[in-house]
Amino acid sequence: MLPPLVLDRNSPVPLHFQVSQHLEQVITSGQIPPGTLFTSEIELGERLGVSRPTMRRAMQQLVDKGLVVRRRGIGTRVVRPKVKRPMELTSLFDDLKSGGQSPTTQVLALEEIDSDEALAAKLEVKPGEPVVRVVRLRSAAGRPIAKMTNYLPTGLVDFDAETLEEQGLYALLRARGVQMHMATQVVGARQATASESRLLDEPRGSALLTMERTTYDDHGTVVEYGSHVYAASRYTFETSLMRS
Amino acid sequence: MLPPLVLDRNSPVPLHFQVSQHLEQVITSGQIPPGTLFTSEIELGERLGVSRPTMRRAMQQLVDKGLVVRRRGIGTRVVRPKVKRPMELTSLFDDLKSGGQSPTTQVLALEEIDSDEALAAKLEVKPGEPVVRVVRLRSAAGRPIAKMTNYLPTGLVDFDAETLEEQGLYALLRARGVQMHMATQVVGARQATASESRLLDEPRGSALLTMERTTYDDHGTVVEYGSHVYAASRYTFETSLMRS
DNA sequence: CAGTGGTCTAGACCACACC
DNA sequence: GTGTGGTCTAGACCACTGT
Repeated sequence: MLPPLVLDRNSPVPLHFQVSQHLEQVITSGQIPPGTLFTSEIELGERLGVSRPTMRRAMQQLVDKGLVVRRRGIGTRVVRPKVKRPMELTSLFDDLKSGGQSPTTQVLALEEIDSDEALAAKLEVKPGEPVVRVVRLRSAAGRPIAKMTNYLPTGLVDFDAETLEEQGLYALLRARGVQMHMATQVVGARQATASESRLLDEPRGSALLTMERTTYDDHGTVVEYGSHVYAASRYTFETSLMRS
Repeated sequence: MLPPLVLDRNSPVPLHFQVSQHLEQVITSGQIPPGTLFTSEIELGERLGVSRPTMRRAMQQLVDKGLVVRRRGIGTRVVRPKVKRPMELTSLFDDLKSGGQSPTTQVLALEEIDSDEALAAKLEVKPGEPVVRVVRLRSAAGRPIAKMTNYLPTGLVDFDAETLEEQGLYALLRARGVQMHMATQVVGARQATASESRLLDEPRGSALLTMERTTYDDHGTVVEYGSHVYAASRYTFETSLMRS
């Protein structure tokens, strides 16, 4: 029923993760169709050569990803995939890229400025402290789709506009070892101003999606604050929510 | 350092949950300020009289809620609370209510209709099958804030308009034993139509936030499909995202 | 070095669903 | 009953951090 799996017990990758990765691949590749009842975790653990707690941990990760449901007395069942992935801790650049589109970026500004009171509060730095301001125009399929304004602590920025046009801000931060861990977002809407209409190639007064996001690393330090506007006629946010 | 906790080992509530609930209460009440280093999980477990795996499980739940961060070799540290709650599996009614506002609801329609092809696909029923359509106007602080259109399988609806104006759709479903487990949402924006402007007491052409949501129970069955519009000048969605 | 959290194991008892 | 997942325990080894 299940393709064999060879575990590498000397790998730094935890066993439970190796197991769940394997099962996830098996499920998403369609080798086990939705509705199928899994072999019990006990037998599965024996077959793979891991203990029951380890097996359970792997299973729990599949539950968290919405790939299976478990019911006491019944078993573990593969569900039809319903989860939409986006609006995670990824950037618009990543979203478009993995969506098959070809995003391009134009850096409109990349400069150091002195933070005013409001901005300093957002970034949790001292008022007046210099921060970096980045303004970018993101396009997909040849049309502008979003104007993105980001503010970052000066220490995190050591790239130039050219690099930024190729890689996406989040990818660059990650490559520099920044571990983004959490973000809070506020999504709203408003009408486009005249300049926004021109920039995004939209009719005057058309609706824009707005998003403000503050991103933190795993110490709780602010990594970035962004204020973005999207052409609502061509972009939406998709999310999945799971009960706790 | 920690207030004492008496565990009820005969309670159906799992020990790990009793522990994590207690610790969460201690943290959110401010008895342990942000930045504090916790006692080690071993000593904490001994003190509370639970095994280390149980203690770890309780701790992990605090991590999942973004209340603490754990670092190997260092310890467990309380972080400043950053998580915003809403946009979970709750309804606008619940959101407003817990936000201290006093929401009111006006039921504009509550009727059984025959589903067309598109709607049947959304609800995963046979085309032509009757479904229930609910249209409501939600107000807060005396002003309209959202027009909400929902479609549900006929079997789930046994309430009347009056009940619906008092309780909120999600609360009613929950009270009837429906276990909502997952939802997928698409958030967008567009300009208000003439009738929407009138209904929501907004200027013509103003921006609306739109949200389409499909909710599933834990079997993966569709519970509800909703298409809502919000007056963007008075409502936003707030979310927290955590790196898996 | 000592202390922390991260991983893994072996075994036990329980609640629940189905036969 | 039998088999499932849910909970809990006791103990072990490891990787990492600070001194």
